[in-house]
Amino acid sequence: MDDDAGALPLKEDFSAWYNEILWRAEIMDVRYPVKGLYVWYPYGFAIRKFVYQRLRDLLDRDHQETLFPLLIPEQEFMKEAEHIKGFEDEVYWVTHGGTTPLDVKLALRPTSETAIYPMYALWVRSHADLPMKYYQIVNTFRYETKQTRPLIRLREITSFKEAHTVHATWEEASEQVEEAIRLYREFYNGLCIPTLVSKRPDWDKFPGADYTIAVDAIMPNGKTLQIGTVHHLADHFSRTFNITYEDKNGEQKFGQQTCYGISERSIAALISIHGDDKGLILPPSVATLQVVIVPITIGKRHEDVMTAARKLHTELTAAGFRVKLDSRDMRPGAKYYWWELRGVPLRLELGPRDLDAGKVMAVNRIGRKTSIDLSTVTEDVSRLLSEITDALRTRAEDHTRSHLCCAPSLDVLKVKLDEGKVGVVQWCQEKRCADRIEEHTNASILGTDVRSQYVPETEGICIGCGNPGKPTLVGRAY
RNA sequence: GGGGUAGUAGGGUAGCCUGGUCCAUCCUAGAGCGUUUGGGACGCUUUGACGGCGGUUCGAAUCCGCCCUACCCCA
Repeated sequence: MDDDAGALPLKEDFSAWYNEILWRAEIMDVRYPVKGLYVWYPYGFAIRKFVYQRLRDLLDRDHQETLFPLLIPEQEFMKEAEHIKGFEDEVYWVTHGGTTPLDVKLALRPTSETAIYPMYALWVRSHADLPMKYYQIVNTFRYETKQTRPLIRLREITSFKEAHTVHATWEEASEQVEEAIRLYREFYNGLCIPTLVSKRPDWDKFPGADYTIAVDAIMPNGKTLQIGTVHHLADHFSRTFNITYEDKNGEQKFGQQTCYGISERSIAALISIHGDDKGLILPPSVATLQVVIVPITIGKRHEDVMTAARKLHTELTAAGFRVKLDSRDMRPGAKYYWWELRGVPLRLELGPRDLDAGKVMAVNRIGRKTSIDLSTVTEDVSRLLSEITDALRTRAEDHTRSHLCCAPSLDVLKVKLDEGKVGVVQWCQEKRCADRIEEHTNASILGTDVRSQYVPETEGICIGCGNPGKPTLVGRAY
């Protein structure tokens, strides 16, 4: 090897790999001169667009998209006591209009409850208005004090998808929580990202919620990343913001609410979980380009090959694939590396030899080569792309399964966590034991009521105190 | 929350302690020309920088102050 200069850091050095791939694959430029704010490159933005379109498609089944303002007046923001406590250290305030101090400070939304609910109070009139299910995709601002990290811990979350629903009863809201979880699972399944769903402990729930269900993914280094949350708000906010409806008997009642959201952490997980030492690997469903055609042009056959490549491009585009014909004046090998870094799932190599045989060489991003007939190329490409999807899903599931470890004691748990695993333990749900577990292992209780095909629903005794416990996830979280 | 290290061209570095020719070097960077082309081609020409603001000085990448940003480690 005299030339490995183009290589990425190995993925096992995850932090370095992650930082490097973001700019090498042109996802984000981290050089914007404000802490915690980053710039999307067009290529990364296109990935974001496809990912969010999938989420929109899912939500649009029975939600409606809307848009609320970025600025929230101080008195609205300050209405819900618990909510304030949870966010007050992280809020950016607009205090001036030009040089004039504002009479009423305006908060840049760290989340939108207090922007949305005053309007819900106006909109919700009768039981016939319920359930109300709206969502918006917006940027939010949080003055993070911990170390910021692109796509993972940001001061401007550029794409927070948040849904806010109102229901007549607590039970209906509760059912909506379950519906949201199903929806998120379907979303992440489409991205081939395995998820762990659990109920956050009380001290870690959303400020102002009855309870919080969270969706976590296991990153390559074994740390967990929260990639979605669903909150049952009960009537905490509706009492504060006076969201009432008239029921069938003519009585005024408070609405029961839920809210749930996903941020660009979904894209951090997508990149991290599927990528390898060569670069990104994008599942076909969200790949900016699903197929790249690399013509192998030599001497006199140049025009023949280019003509055939253009025809192939037209044919595949007409069939609905996102295809690019790479006709740049570069050596074919350089193009291979280029597109591998950018995660294009399928490459078609077309040269004179293939052309004579009526074939084209298909190479998938995981390294499998097959020669396919030009006459059946549309069906074959479709088949190969779904093979890639299946392979990515299986691989990611294997990773998740192999990183979950049952731990019967605190010491075993610590060892497993240090090995980069996520622990499944029994816990009695007392704060005192949680503190012991967290202190002993330098990790966090992620949650109970684990809904995962990877975690058995066993009964056992708490590893902190020996009393009856419930299966609980413990991990080192981002 | 606490601590540490760093910022020089597209990327990577040297120079800084001890201020001094308009300032070096490497590359997969950019621009241009030519020869090439089944896994990162080669040759030649060329462009371009001292994180920001202020101070000291005849003179600052270098010394002083403040700020910004990044990365790493430990609660």
